[in-house]
Amino acid sequence: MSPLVESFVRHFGEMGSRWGINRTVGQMYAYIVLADEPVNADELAAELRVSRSNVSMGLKELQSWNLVRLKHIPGDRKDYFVAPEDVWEIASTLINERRKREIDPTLTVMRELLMDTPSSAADRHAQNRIKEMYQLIEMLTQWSAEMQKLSPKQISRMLKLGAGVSKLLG
Amino acid sequence: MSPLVESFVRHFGEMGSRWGINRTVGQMYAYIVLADEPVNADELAAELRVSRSNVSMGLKELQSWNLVRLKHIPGDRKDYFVAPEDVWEIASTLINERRKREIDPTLTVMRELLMDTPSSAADRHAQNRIKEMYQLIEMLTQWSAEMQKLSPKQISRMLKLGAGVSKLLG
DNA sequence: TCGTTATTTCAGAAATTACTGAAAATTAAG
DNA sequence: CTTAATTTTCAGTAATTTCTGAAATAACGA
Repeated sequence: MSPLVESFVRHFGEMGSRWGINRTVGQMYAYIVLADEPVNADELAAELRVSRSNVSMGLKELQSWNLVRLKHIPGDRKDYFVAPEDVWEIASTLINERRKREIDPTLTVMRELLMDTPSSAADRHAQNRIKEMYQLIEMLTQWSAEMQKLSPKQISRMLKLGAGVSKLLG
Repeated sequence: MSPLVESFVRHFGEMGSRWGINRTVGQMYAYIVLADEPVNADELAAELRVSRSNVSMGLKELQSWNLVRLKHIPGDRKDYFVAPEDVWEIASTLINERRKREIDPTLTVMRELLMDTPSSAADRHAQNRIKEMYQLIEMLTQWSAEMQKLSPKQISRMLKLGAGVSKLLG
């Protein structure tokens, strides 16, 4: 692993551990993303100096997140993995998976709590706050879903426009 | 704690632990956000059944994230805490703090790696990937910064418009 | 089929993170 | 200044998460 790749991999390991992802899985993904050809499990174990079994578990996790795709190489029995070419696709996958695992269940819980009959003034206040949060999260979620229907090019254009749109709307 | 509040607090404890935040701190914040009056440390310790010292550390963390504000109550020596009234402000704070702690350092590392002279074809490929990610992250960051300058009302309007803006731009 | 190569599983060990109780420090009132 | 109330610190412990090696399973070709 070149120093350049190693720095990046190290950094993403640290960052990963601040999110739900563990250090090794973060490093594995960073390595796969930067690689210019498909990567196999033995290579990951050797380069990152972790056990083969750890790599196996990490790859399973990355696959469950749809962040890597299995790619077979003719004449080679090993499994090889690649990350999507398009960084927008990676971002999009991350957003979708986090929504599925975190946002959706949260919205469900909130929706249920909003159905309950409040049993005190404090409960009524709590429900109000939950409602505000619910509406905020739902709005952001719907916006992001709509954006994802656009092409990366279109999304770029919109984002670059930024708050400028506000003026455009008068 | 009413069943309603307890469900919410429980859920946010679980969710918090999927992000960098630990379960107890997540629960503490959920409790403070829903409370209809300022909350003190003893109340948190009692309601969440954790030690007073744990609460103290958790509150320090929430303060370092700017997610709670200290509020004194006349005639009471205890420290009381509140969360911002406006949920947009909470979201905004979360975004800003995460940017400071995670995005900015990441962009710095990437910028440095892009300055390096690649020492192989693989390195050149890696640099390209890093560049793509850099540009994507920067674009999203700038967009979010611009949006935050608008009022919550304006942001709402824009988000509700969603991809509709795309047509508007032709 | 058998033998070889590759991957997965999983119980226990190692590492990390969270939590507690006791003591120290801080704060404010008298 | 003294005392009492409150908060913080921190060393040790508990709980959780991550990682490993060994064994099991699967995949394939001869």
